[in-house]
Amino acid sequence: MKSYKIIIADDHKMFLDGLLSILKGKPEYTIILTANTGKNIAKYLDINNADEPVDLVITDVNMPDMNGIELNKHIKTYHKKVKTLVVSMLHDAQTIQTLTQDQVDGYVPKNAEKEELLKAIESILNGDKYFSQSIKDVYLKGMFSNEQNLMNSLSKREREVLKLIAQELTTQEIADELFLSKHTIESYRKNLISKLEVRNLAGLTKYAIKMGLVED
Amino acid sequence: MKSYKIIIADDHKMFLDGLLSILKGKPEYTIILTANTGKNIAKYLDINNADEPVDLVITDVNMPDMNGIELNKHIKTYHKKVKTLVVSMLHDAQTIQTLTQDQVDGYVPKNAEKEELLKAIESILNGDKYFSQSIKDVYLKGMFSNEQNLMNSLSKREREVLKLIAQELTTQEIADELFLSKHTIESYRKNLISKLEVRNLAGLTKYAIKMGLVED
DNA sequence: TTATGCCTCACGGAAAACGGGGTATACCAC
DNA sequence: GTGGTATACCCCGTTTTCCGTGAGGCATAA
Repeated sequence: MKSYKIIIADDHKMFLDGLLSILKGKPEYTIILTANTGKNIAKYLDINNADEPVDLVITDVNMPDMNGIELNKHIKTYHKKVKTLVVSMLHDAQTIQTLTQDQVDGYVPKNAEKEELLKAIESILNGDKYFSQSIKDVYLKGMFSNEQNLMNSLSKREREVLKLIAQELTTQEIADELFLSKHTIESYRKNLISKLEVRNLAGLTKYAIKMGLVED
Repeated sequence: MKSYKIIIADDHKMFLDGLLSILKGKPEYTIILTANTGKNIAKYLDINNADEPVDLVITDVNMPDMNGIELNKHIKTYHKKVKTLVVSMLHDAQTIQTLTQDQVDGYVPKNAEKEELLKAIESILNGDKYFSQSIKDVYLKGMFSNEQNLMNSLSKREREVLKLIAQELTTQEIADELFLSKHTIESYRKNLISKLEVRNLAGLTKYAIKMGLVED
């Protein structure tokens, strides 16, 4: 009888225990490796996957060293036949979008029932994709949200200026930084305020933070 | 043989499974209830705790309806003999401080080894407190951080003005809102920029967000 | 080829922010 | 009762933001 080879990456030990206890009772699945960072998984695959192909990697998003997003990208670049399932508590549209663009095979939130997790694993090993309803909801909501649309309507230069504004630089300093005229930066600021429908610098700053252009 | 009565609250099903599988092998612990929100736990205790006292409640912080902070407060107010242990991935100093002020008995991060979790449970049931080293680190770092000190150095009025500034109101609008002179608000803004060691509105806005004075 | 969008720069004027003072009352603690 | 702090207010001068408008170059897509 064939048993699928599965690898799990999660830096939450207790969660790992939970996953293991769920999959322990299933002889059709063999956990061949667990790790608390993507780096070890990537290394393992680079060395061993050619000889002993892995069927599925289950991974968290937030991990030290190499997170789930990078791990997924690595796998889909260098080990295309290995399926990936993300299990995470994070639900921001940006992350989900990045993962789907990188050909992730599934995404299940950590608060899902174990039945759903098993269903996801089964589907993916069957060659299908599996995304929980809540993930699809977040994704769609994110894609059609004002913020995202507005963000996409900004040019690269505008984003750059916005970032520097939120970093507390004055117009003159931004101009120096980008080797542009002060007037140019003023134009960008104006356009940003107009495009993003905010009232002033405070609004721009909040927006930049929301979009993750600056920390805090 | 006495078996301690334990209740667990966590809205992450898989994590719950992990915890259960860890505690299943221990006959000295009996899980009498699990829930995905604090509300149910609080209700249960209000009704049954007098007849059948519970020894320990293990709870996550982030939960719908009633979170771990509120649950802990409820328990420590109305069921003082029930011990509480928080197990969460959240590590912000503010949360930890609130919990300790509310007499929580322990705090362990979710990425802890299960040995540490068992040690924490044992210590707490023994009447001791248990906080993981990483939690203590965050707490201390938070208490001695510039941000927290600066925040505490602000008066109520200053916080109020800061909040309105971050909400994109102009000086004049804030003055109208608080029935104060425009000059007064200008003074407050000046003092805030000086006290918080930022350069301009953008800095104030970022600070207000970091301190949770405004959403986003 | 026109059109569209982006990037760049500019002028002018009103409004607001910024920086550095100062005054005054009240309350609380030492 | 002196010092510290929170509160509230004021003046002045400079800088920056905010807002409208316009315009040239440049790439690319219709």
